[in-house]
Amino acid sequence: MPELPEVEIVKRSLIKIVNKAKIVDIKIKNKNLRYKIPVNFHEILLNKKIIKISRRSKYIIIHLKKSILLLHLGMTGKILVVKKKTNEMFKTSFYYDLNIIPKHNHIYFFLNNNIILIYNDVRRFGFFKLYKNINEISFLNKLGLEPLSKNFNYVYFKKNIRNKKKNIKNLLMDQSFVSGLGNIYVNEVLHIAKINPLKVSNKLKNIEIKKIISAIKVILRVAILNGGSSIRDFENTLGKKGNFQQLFKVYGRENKKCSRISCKGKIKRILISNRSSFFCDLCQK
DNA sequence: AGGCATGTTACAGG
DNA sequence: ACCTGTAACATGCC
Repeated sequence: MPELPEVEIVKRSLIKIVNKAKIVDIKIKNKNLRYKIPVNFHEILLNKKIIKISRRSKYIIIHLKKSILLLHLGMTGKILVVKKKTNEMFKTSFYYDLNIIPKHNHIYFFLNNNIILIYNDVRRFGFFKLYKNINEISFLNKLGLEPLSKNFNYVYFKKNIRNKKKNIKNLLMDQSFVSGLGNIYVNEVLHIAKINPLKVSNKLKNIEIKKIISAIKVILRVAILNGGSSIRDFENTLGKKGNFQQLFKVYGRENKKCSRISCKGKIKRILISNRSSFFCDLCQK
């Protein structure tokens, strides 16, 4: 379930594990990901050192000497990390989804530090793409602001919703407005901010805008912190479930009582642009 | 059996 | 131009 926090966690894990390592071998089991793995994949990547790993929105940018490897995890992409000596395996992504099926291991990267990175993706919506340099990745510039950046603030929000008649849920899902939020976190954000997902964006009161921005920053930070700590647990105790899902206050809780203390409302599920939207019928007006 | 699922993209139509 | 809905991608779960 990779939205911004999960991708950030994967990125941080990768930095710890593989930064400065060199790719010494690659095995491709299945090149048919969302985009076909290019024929020059080996040629470009073999014997290249990983210099830096960064993130923009839900994209992981792996900087190599003279090239860039861009990774998107799609819906079900995972990076598995295997320590060659011990055969000990742990994931860098989502600890509550422990069903790793080897037949979905599509690409193996062998590094010169006895680590093997495995790209596993059940639905194959994720992808790798190669670029010569970061400026070549033009679509990254078309993405909206990072939600955790200082620029993503009241002034930006207010300025950009002036003529926006689309509902607030779709606005927050719009990656050209703010990039990195997905369906789950948008649901959670609107619940924290007590805003109905169908509320028209330019009808939002100033105080509501401030609540939304604050909710976005808080929940993303909490999710990153929580995921980060759970990853450490995971390395030691494969099979132990974390508590990340418990953080979800509305997502997937149709017909349950609103989790807000002192609210007697009930969680409703509706479709907005064909995506499941959960909200409390009492406190999210 | 059919509906649903975290993401992105293209296209059709209002 | 903006916005919404639909479908596509591939697989698994209930």
